[in-house]
Amino acid sequence: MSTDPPTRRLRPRVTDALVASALEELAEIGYGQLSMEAVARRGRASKATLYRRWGSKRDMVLEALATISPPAEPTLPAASLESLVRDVLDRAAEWLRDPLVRRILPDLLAEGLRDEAMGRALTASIGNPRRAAVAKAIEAAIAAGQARPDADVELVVDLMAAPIFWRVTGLRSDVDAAYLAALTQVICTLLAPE
Amino acid sequence: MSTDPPTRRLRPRVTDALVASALEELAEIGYGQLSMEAVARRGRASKATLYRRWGSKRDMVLEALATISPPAEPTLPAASLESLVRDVLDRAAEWLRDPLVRRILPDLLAEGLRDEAMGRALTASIGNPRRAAVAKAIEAAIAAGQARPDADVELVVDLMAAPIFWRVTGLRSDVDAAYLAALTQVICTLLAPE
DNA sequence: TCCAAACGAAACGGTGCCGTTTCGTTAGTG
DNA sequence: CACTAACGAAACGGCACCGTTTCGTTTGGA
Repeated sequence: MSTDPPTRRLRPRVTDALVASALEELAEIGYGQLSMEAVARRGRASKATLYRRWGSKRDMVLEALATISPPAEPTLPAASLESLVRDVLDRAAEWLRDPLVRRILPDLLAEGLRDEAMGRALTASIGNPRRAAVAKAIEAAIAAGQARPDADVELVVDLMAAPIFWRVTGLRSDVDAAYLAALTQVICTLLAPE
Repeated sequence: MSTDPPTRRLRPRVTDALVASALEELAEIGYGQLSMEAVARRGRASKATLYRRWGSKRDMVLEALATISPPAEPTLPAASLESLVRDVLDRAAEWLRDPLVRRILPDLLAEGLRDEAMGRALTASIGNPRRAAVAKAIEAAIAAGQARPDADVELVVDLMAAPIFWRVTGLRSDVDAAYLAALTQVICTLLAPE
């Protein structure tokens, strides 16, 4: 077998333009109002070109999802517990500061509460990787003696994601350095040995 | 002045049915896909009846919003800091367990990130009242000597809302008693004097 | 340079919603 | 019991999007 499907040669530049177009439309009007017409128009493509790639709006968005996934940089061993926690929080805040992510993610999560497939896709492509990375970092800190071994990792992971997400989504306010510093202190208090 | 506008006599039973209809539609298909036609159909009313009450979808939803606002029961003075915190968390969890609230609130919050007026309405009718009630309870605890006076009230309020909202919206999982107990402990640790 | 396939543009019939209007019926007030 | 306004049903023209098809053009690999 030389190629996987019957030798598709869909042009990557066109695909990229359409994915970008879909993300911009998503950010502006949301998943519910998103139309294939508008994505094609914005990407200067025909609808035929769009449907050559994806059979439905959901398929298209699921693929576009990968573009706004959090950067999965492996967490380096940190000098201190505090710097590790602060690093994780900084990256989460930076990710959610992206105007595209900020508007798209809450919308798709809401959609995920209605559409089971969307929900599973979100968990698989965003939730699980991020959660695993943070949990791994905490466990590494425990192994290094920087954090108490009986820490409730599950809860700590939540505390490192929820307040930032909440401020952005629920309060529509920024997450500034002072807030991140205070949150860092709270989490370090929970994790600190003794 | 006997009446406020030129003596409207819109029938309350019809209005109630339409508000309920709007909430059900919202929960099922979301704000973006919500159509006035479907709300009228579901409420066994004509569109004329709908437009006699609200000039637009947004107006209608903003009024329906009041129906899913959190119960604003005045917080009673609690026997202990722990029981106060647990009480607040329990009520938040109970509110978000309502299937209607659970599906509608995240959707409208996402809409609020796109639509300034919607965002302000959400803050005014849900965010501010709840936030104020919780902050007041904490300050009462401080006054009673149950909590340290230098507590970061703003941050604590976030910690009492964000993780619950996050688990429901981001993880689509339940918030059980064990989780609420653990979260209560964390918050009490932060608030406890000394 | 040649050629096949991917492309953009445009149109297809179909559907659903928009916001408004008409009209005969129903129900609550006085 | 009589009156009046709100009511439900239905239809209006208009519009946007659906998913598909046709067709002439562009593009990139052989």
